[in-house]
Amino acid sequence: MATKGANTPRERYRAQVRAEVMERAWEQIATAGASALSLNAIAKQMGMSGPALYRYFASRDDLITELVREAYRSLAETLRTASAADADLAGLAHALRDWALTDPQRYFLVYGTPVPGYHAPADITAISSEIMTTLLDACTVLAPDGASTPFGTYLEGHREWAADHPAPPEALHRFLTFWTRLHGVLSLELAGHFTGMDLDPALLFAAELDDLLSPRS
Amino acid sequence: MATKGANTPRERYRAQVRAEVMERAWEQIATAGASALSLNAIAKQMGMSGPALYRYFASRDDLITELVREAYRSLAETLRTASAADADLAGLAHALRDWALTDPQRYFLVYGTPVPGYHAPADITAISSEIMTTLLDACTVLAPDGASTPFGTYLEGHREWAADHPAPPEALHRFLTFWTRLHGVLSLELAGHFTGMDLDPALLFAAELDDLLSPRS
DNA sequence: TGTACATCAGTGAACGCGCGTTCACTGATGTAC
DNA sequence: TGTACATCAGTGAACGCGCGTTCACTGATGTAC
Repeated sequence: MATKGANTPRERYRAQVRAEVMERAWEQIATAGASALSLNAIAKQMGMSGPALYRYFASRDDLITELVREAYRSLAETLRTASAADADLAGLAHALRDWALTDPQRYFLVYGTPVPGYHAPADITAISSEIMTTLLDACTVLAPDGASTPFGTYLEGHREWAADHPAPPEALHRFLTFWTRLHGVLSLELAGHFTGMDLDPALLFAAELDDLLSPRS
Repeated sequence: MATKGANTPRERYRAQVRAEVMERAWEQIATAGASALSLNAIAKQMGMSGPALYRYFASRDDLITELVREAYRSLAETLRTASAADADLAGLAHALRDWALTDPQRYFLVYGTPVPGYHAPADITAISSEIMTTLLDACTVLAPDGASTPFGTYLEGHREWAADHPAPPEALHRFLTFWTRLHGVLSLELAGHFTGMDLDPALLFAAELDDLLSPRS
């Protein structure tokens, strides 16, 4: 099979230009949002003519899909790395937060407002699963702490999405609250809904995380 | 002062056309997202020529701002109505959820991915405050339940955003968790991140709400 | 090392499109006397 | 009730724009012998 790394000079050059196109694309997205992304504008910025980019991407949609893929991959790797460095749930939470703050629009490309009708390619949903698995692992490691909740019981019968994961229902429940609560704080923070509120979102995030790590009942 | 209701037939007609434009705009947003909104397309759909709409909206941006305003107003009214009907926090939560499910893209226009550089007019942030106040009221009514958390203590010194509200720090804390947690579940649900997971988001929402209403420690 | 050929990156012109927006105008509706 | 005038909704033509994308072509880079 063809290795991913570039062997011939031409392949290396191709990879390099592709990378620069995507870099410019991220800059553009950060400045004006994903919907404003324009192939021609990127080409101009790189000192090339518009059609040149078609050597590297089949279409504008292809570029965007590639960006989404890269975003997912980046997050998956960030969490995988943290996890490999023995990070617990709290560590993963902070890795997630740091990743989101690095490039808010990249975070929104993954978890933000969806474009109606858009369906991600299969390999992207696979990366999404990997992200969830990493978090699930960390949730499973935590000692089960307390009686099972009604929702936990429900999850016992609805765990198809984690069919190949040995997490007990309590861990599944914890994963879901971990995911949704942190996303809740993060997305409102990144969208600027706390600005002018004289409130440090980092502390709210930390408070939610604390609550998550020492659940009651 | 000019009353908002239309008096003369002409004013009534104007209001009617304006309303229809916005209705079509909502349809378009629901179908293809807010960034795909086009004045000409709306005009065509109404059997009018493009420039005609400039009698009713100063520009495309003006239309969008109006839509955002309408979304905020609608949510504020929904919560106000529920509150006036003696709804408690749980009732408000369900009112919020129902409102969001009615038109996901409308929800995202309020709480979704922001357009970098866009700043809402002052009167919109005022409506946003009203929404928060309604929720804060419901949080204040609930009996304080337990020792103040470290974050609650922090909020005692950082409550500028609720300066004119008599809520104690615990209520402020509860409001923030209420807001962020429910938004977390809702936005992931509306974005389709639970599809194919064999999981009923309504139950997760209910579980989070339960937790919110009977906090520990 | 040199020559002949194939590969491929990039160009410039062109197509068609839909967009937001302006402008001068027509024709209908409302108002004043 | 009727006439004269003002208001204003809507039209059609036009402008300029930038977009995505195609195509035939040039010129540089790499490959085979």
